[in-house]
Amino acid sequence: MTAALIQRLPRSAMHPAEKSPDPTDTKSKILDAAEELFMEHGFEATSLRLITTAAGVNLAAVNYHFGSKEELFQAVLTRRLDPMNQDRMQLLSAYEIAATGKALSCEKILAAMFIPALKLARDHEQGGKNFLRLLGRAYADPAPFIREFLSSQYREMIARFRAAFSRALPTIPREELSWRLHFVMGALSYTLA
Amino acid sequence: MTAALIQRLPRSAMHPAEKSPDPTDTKSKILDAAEELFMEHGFEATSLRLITTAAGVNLAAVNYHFGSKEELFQAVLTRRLDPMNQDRMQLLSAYEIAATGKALSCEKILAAMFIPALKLARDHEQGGKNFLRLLGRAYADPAPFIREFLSSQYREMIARFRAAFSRALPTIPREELSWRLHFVMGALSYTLA
DNA sequence: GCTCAATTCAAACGAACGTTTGAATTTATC
DNA sequence: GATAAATTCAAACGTTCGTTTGAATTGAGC
Repeated sequence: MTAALIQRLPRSAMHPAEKSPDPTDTKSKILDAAEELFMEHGFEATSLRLITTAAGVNLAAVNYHFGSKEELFQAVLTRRLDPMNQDRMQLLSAYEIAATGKALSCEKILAAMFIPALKLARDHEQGGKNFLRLLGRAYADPAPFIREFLSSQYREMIARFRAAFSRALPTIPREELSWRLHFVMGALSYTLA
Repeated sequence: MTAALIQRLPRSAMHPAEKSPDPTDTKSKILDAAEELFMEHGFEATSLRLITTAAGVNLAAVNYHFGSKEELFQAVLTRRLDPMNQDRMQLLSAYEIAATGKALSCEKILAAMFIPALKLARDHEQGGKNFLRLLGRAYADPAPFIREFLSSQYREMIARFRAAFSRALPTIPREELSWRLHFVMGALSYTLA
């Protein structure tokens, strides 16, 4: 574990700014194959040998480019989840600016949550739906590292939307708001998946 | 696989009629521990060594009493699912007899589906809720043997309820009925879990 | 008390897993 | 074209898994 962090890693992992979404390089081939296989069989039942064979790359490429199987899974989720959540927050900001100080309606807030998810479901021909199914599975997965990763990925966006809802519905206590928010998130994922 | 079927098995496995729900014997101790651990970590991530250690029995006891890990998982599901589905069909029959030839209302049919599930959720102090969470997880599990087993377990009950719905709502096409039925089953499991 | 089947046990099996290694190969920089 | 870093590769590592084995233990029937 500690040795893995000191060990050699690809250059791309050293720079926070990703450079190449080239769909033909090893990293993208692994991500594509892993996304499909994780969705089909789940995290535990999908071996790295299955992924690397499907991707047409060497077995060691996963640990070289991603560090571990868990980090590969997180990278699969991040690749699409991060842009989607950024879109959500950007859309929410646009609505708030357009409202010029007035409180946002619940419909607008919900629209800012749903539209980027629906866009993801329709944009990519195959990838989008597959990813949403994978996300739905990940929500129900009992593995602790998956739950912790998802909650950390959503934390900032959840906070932004909770604040927006708090302004839109000042009468509802905060605890119940975050409860309802998580419920909406879960229902959305489950329905799309 | 073939050798496992020829090999020695406990006497209880030879007789279709189960005899002893003694909660202190090895078989029950394994089922209890497996139910809790499968719910907590899922099927793939739960090892037989973890189960047998928690149950306080020898590792080989699982293969002796159940044959394999998959069959143990099916036994865990069957133990509670089978009585629940029998209750459902029995309740439906009671309603149909009480209706004396008239078509059953949708509310009655749905009640025959929900009441046994709610009873299971409340009867056992700890076991019931744990089992329903496990069942909800099993519904979402991608493992093919789990999906096939569940669909075979539900087949008879689903057929009975589809027929009842078909009499209650003659205008709706059959295909859509079974579709809605599966949806209701999934939503019920997901909500209770 | 003997017998034989049922059950439990410690130990090992082969397979598959995630990961690591060190050399070979490719790629970029001069 | 030489040098050095980045990447790929075949092979192996150690661990854990589900399963099997054969002997030891238990328990019921005579």
